[in-house]
Amino acid sequence: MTPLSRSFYERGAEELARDLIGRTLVRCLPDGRVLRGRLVEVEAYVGMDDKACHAHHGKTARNATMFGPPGRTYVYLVYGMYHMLNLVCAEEGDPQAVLVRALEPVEPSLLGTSWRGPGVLCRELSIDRSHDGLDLCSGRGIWLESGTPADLSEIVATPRIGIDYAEEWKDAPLRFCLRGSAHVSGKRLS
DNA sequence: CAGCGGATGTGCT
DNA sequence: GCACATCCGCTGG
Repeated sequence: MTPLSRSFYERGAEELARDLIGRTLVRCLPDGRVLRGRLVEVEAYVGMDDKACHAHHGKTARNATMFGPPGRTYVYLVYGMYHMLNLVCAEEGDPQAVLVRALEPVEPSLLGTSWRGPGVLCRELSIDRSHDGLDLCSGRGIWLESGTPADLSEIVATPRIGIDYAEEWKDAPLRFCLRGSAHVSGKRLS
């Protein structure tokens, strides 16, 4: 399989987020092992106007990759101990990204392992700040493969997690989950 | 199930 | 200096 191309990421975060559900995220570890997960939960951060988006307060050293070209990772540390994996999208200068919140392990050998929750997921896939700005189209380290996109009827939209400070953006339905998946974080959605 | 503390980078003062 | 952060596992009721 080959990585999805740059053009896949050249659109707004909300549209991309919906299209990500069901696709495959690939993590190639330094030791050569390859981990694959099906995206079952993501959140869209839609740019400067979005009060939950890190870019809302402008460009800083931490969020700089959000302002760069699409098709790269944006990885940051939160609460002093968890890394978050985001996929930068839209056009350069328009800081939009999709947070990867949960994956369903694909490899049979990984039966029983859980990649529920953005912090746990990065820990289990050995993703940290050193991966910030990594090119998702290079086929090295982290990339996406086509997989089988979920049918629209299989996607549930809810408010995003952990952004109570975001005022009128707090309740925007920008979190997308695979309906009924046991691998989504939090309680099961019907 | 609500509440809470851990551990620290980040950005503003 | 300091308040806060796209979290999560554990505690007690």
